[in-house]
Amino acid sequence: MCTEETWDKGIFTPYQNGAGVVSAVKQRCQANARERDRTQNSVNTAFNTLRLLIPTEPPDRKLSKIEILRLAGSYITHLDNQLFTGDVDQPCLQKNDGDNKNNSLCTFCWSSLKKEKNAPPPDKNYYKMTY
DNA sequence: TAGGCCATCTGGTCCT
DNA sequence: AGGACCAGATGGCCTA
Repeated sequence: MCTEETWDKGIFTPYQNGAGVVSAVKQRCQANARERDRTQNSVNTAFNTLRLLIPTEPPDRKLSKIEILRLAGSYITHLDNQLFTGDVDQPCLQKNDGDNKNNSLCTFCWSSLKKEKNAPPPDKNYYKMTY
């Protein structure tokens, strides 16, 4: 990998067709390093911070980045519902997709319900339908 | 083994 | 000119 370290130690040795080319490659290496840092420190930290705000079951469930974004949206909608009704004790019901016409408890409501009543976890399909 | 996810590289664009 | 940001490409890893 082309990094400041590998460059400085001579580990990363690109084609050397003159000082200008070498300089350009080093600039590219530095740009790559900046982009890595930005992705790791800025973007990933933001995803991790956002992840901590989303209740899931189990709480330490691994979420992909796209899941974090989708669930964050769902959670905002959920909170908006509660704000609109003005009753945080009133669980919001969601209509399942597909052929199943039964209403089910919103996962976020279930998560808070579980804390109070120690309810058993819903199955995998439940998450699929309501997240 | 195919598909999903992720890190990394890269070139383009915009801003200071 | 140099850096930040972004989107597309690519290759590796993991899981069903």
